[in-house]
Amino acid sequence: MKIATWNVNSLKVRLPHVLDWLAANPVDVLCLQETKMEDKVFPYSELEVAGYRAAHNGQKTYNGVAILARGEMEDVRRDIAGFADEQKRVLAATVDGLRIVCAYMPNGQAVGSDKYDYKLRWLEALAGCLREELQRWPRLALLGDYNIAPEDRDVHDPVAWKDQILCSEPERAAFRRLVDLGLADAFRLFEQPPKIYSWWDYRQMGFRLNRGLRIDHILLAPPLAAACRACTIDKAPRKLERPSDHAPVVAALEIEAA
DNA sequence: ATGGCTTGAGTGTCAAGA
Repeated sequence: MKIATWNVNSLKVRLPHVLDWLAANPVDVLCLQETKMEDKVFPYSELEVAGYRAAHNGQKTYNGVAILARGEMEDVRRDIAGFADEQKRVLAATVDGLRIVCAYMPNGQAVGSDKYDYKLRWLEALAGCLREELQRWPRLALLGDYNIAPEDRDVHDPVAWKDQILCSEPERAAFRRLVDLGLADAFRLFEQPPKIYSWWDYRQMGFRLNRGLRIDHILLAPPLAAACRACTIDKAPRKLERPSDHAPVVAALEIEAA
């Protein structure tokens, strides 16, 4: 089976891209971030026509996460247990025996800002919540927009980005704490070409010049990491008219969908 | 250059993203 994640930067604008992408890439699970809509206007019926059930944890204007799946979804949970947060950034569901956790991690704005503090607190709370989820569901995958480039090789210009937001050492340490829960970065399980990114700035021809960052990730618990056969980033949708600034990340698992 | 695009809000222009 295949599982994927994509920050769509407004599902209202990007729904045609999502439907086209699913038609060409019929993954079993697709996690979306930045839907930027309330649950009552979520396009359930359009996705159902495409063969996908959906769960959504949305809000107006900002944030919003969804899980699309061909199979049935059970034990749907919203947000981070025990962490008071008005921002809709987390959604989890069990699909085909896999625990899928979809996360839109805070951007942080600038190192040292209030939003940066929120980002670090949020990441700590997520790690605590995941520790418990992993005990109940060992077959867990954490997919989403992490807003963290884990290493310098995930950054087009590591010197310019050094200690900047998305690349600072406390953020990278928070990423490693997620890995230390036993999760593996699916992309790094394999030999990869250099200069592969998942996000490019809209400005200054960022995409054409491949000035990007790899900030969207799929982390896999041990049973899933052992079953992972490939992890790729699909740049094709980034080349379309009015694209999202993020590209989808896909992991192929040697597990039959139930 | 605290900018450069894009989106959503809402109708002039700003917040937020990364």
